[in-house]
Amino acid sequence: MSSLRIHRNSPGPGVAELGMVEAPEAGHGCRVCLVRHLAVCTALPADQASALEQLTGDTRLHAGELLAREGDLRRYVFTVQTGALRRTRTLADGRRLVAGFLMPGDYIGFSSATHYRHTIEAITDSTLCAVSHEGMRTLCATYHGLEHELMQRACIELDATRDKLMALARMTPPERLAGFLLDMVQRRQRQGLDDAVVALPMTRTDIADYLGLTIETVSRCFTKLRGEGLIATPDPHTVQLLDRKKLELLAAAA
Amino acid sequence: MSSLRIHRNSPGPGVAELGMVEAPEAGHGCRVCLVRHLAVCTALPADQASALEQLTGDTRLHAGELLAREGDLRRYVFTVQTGALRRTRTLADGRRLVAGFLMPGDYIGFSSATHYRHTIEAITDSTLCAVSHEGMRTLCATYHGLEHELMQRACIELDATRDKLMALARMTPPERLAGFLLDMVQRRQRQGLDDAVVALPMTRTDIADYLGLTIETVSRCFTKLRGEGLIATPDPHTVQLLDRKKLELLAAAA
DNA sequence: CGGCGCGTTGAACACCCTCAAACTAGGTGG
DNA sequence: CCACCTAGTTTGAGGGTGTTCAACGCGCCG
Repeated sequence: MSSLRIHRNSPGPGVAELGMVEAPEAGHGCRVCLVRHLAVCTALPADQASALEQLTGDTRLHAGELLAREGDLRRYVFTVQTGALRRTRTLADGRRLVAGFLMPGDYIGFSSATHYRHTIEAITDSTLCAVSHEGMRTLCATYHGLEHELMQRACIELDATRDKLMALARMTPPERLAGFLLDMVQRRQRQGLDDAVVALPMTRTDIADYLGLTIETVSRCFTKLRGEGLIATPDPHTVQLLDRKKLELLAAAA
Repeated sequence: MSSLRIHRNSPGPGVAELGMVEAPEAGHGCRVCLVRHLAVCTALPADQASALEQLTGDTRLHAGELLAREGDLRRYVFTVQTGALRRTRTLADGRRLVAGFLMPGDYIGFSSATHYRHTIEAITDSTLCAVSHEGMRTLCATYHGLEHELMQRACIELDATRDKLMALARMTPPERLAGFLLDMVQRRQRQGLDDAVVALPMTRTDIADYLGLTIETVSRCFTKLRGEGLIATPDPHTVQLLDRKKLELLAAAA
């Protein structure tokens, strides 16, 4: 099905049936996880890192590779460590939706379905931490703080998704783009990165399918925001936020 | 703030500070709850109904009354017992979104925010079961099955909200309406009601703001579906599904 | 060089929105 | 009983906005 590749550092129970298991990755471990402060694992006591490590495996994807295909059986949940992925769905006639972009610290696994409802593919080379559903159940049963943390995050994601409804239903194209850029910069800040410049790893097509527009309209909106001095685009995948106040006004439709 | 009115059957701890508490309602209790099989409370053991009753209070709203206003402090979670409500957000310039309709069995409380992000108002006379956040924490700490059930429902709602993204971003007006009607009939089935006729308690304006359209476009879509023999509308608030297969094809864009 | 993927820009069109009016149903009061 | 009002829905006509179609520019790579 998917081109899933797993690097494991220690062969733990519950994930032994994984296909394509490769040699362990030197230097890997939850104790040195770069996104631990962002990930759901923060809910676990620090001295339980080794318990966690026994259940986790790394997944590495190159740009363009699939983590999952719509309809695949869901067997693992993931935390994005590095890179960027997109969650997409495509209709029979080709209409496509990008339901979201997945960045370091994001959790992939909030769904009630047994099978994937979206295709998830790497935009850039990415690494993820994988835990089987059984492993997750075990962890939740042992550490109730984890289930609570998951609940908290599911609510955050629900709030964010409801915000997107407003954008798609009632916001104009420039307003949607402004909101998108501010979202992206906020995620950078979460990672402790510079907040004046945004790197957009995705293509204009991805942005269009995310904002419910066409690539032409997205391109024209970039041009418009640039013309108004709100942003600068040294290259198509780099955006500088020149006037954040106005962008926020635009995005909030105040 | 809101015109919240609480009927209590037994003065339990944790909700005593409620304003506008009225006389207890005869015959009320979790044991006779009409939506218990639909509600999150299914996760609690049946013999614990009395423990639950001590924490719950009834809220009754007349059509048009508010359960909460955007920005209000969130102090309770609710389960809809009867009636119908809408969850809305309005921009400064009047653009409105109906983020969802709340029907019997629905849980109101999946949010990470301390304050309401939407206004919630009764479309028809409605009754809800209210539990304070503290009460909910107590219950979750005692019955882990409840937290798990909540998690499950949060995931279901997340899946449904993501589906709505696709509708708003890429579906045509008739497709959105077909999907909406099928959603509504599915909720009726959940309550064990007739599945050939749908009652639409909300106005065309509500539907329009839910589907990201104007009332005129919604009205024209009704006319179109009627003209194609897919539905009949004896009156504006009653819809018969004449050709469910075609409606499903339309809604799925197959 | 030539091909390709991606982004931008221009022109014409189509669709939904805006504006306007008619119609219905329900409620009030003369 | 009818006039009158209001709220909600439907239908029509015209205009605006995003889409569609097309062309061009750019960087990359064989």
